[in-house]
Amino acid sequence: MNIGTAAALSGLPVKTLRYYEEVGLIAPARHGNGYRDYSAEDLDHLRFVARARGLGFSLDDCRALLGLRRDPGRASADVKALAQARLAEIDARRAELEEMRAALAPLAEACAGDARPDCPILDGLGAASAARGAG
Amino acid sequence: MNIGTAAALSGLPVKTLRYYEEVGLIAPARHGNGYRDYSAEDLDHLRFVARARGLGFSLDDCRALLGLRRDPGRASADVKALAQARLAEIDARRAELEEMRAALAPLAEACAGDARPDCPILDGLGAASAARGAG
DNA sequence: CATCCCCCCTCCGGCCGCTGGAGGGTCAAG
DNA sequence: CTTGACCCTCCAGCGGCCGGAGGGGGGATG
Repeated sequence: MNIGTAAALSGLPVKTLRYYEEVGLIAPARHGNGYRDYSAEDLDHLRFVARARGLGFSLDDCRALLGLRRDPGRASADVKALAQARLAEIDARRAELEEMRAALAPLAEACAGDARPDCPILDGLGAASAARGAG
Repeated sequence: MNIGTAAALSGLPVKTLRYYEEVGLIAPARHGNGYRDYSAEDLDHLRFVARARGLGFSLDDCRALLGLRRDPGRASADVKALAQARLAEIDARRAELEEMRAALAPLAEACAGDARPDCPILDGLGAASAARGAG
């Protein structure tokens, strides 16, 4: 099938499919006219990658996952290691976001949000330790 | 003060300070020899930006925040709007990560993680709807 | 046969926020 | 006068695409 069809069926943009080929992730055959010819297996790979990307795996991870999937002699431990590394990233990022939220939300709440210039948000950003010092 | 001092005092890398100048965020004066000369006010701006970046604000947001901070006639509503937009981003990203976690964690848990090839993670990525279909 | 239009191709540049490195100038100390 | 730390500019690259220029392929229509 042509790239447009593969894109539609995988839910990925055409540009992304070309990019995946460029970086050696999923390389379809070619028709005589130079058009990419995605096989059912290629489409399966695309969907696999689309889902892995949806879980936040990097393209490098996706490459590794595709390789493991292809390899009947794989150890599930290798797959699990990738998944756990990804989970660790997710948790690290979640913690970062929690910290941001914890710092920003009270400032936003304290801000009147009217026409006056007084603003706890700007104050908070201007001197992070001032709140403690003023206590 | 020279860029190295400003970097040390702001906690930002030297390269970042040069970058901030390049994109018109914080432009220090220059000594006769071409060296950047950061004033106390520049340093204050740097620290402000460093904190805003720490909360995940984009450089564009930082530019806007600096502008508001500089402007005595500002409305706190404008600052609050930026903060709330940022909070919305944080929450959106948090939700995404939660979804990823919710999808990935059970797969990882179900995976034996041994030398055998059987792997629920690969299965899950290979056919997201299979679990429902098999129920 | 020519025209239309959609799809496909390659290649280049840009996005964000830096980071690394090449290649060179400046300055204080020994 | 040399050393070494610091500073300068400019260019390239990271990840993961996206937009667009400029051109070819292919089927329907006149």
